[in-house]
Amino acid sequence: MNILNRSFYARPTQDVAKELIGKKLLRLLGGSSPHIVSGIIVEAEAYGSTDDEASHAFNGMSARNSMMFEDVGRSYVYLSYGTHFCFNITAHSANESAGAVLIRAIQPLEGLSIMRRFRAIDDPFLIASGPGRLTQALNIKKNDNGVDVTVPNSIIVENGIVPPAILVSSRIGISKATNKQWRYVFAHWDHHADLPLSSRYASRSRQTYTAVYQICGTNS
DNA sequence: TCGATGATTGAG
DNA sequence: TCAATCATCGAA
Repeated sequence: MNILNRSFYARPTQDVAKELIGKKLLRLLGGSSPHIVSGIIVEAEAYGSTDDEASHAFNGMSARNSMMFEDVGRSYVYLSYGTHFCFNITAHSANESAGAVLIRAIQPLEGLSIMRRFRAIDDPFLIASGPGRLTQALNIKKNDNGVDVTVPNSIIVENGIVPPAILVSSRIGISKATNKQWRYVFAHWDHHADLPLSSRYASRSRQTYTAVYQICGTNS
């Protein structure tokens, strides 16, 4: 197997969020004959410790956010707006007390028909292009909180592909700490226009991109 | 206890 | 543009 090990998550949360772009998120459903549902992570956001006003960890540990203070490499699932679950993976460096990466979107890879059933929609671009859509497509609920994603489990993260480029912007749907540029989006490189194109499987947003990491695009 | 508040989505 | 919807959390 090529599951990402715990040390991958034991680094600054922003670094982990950025490097999760292109990795493969797997969901194992069922018991005796489990179905595999998976996708490439195309959008993620970093949420920091007690110094990040937008983070659930800002006011210290509570019943809801306790996973953010536990070992890194575990799932942190919570209910948002009373209707949608959001899926995070805990990650922070040794000198931080908490942190997590919100997985906002994946490009469907395996088990598309299963995801379509959970989502009750056909359009692949709408299957998991948003944190609430993603958890619905993967059937991740509150009881999936605390899963260790670094060992064979119902949720794991494996090596995937190297993104041609990664776009950076401020985080979506927050009112505090909007200056932090901690949202990362998988991007292709348009060689004709010499521009990065954000993945169509990422959530549609009007955030302006403030930086581009070009991984292996060719300059002319 | 009680009221305010979202790391959102889908319909109109 | 806007309502739906409810667990969580801090204040009372």
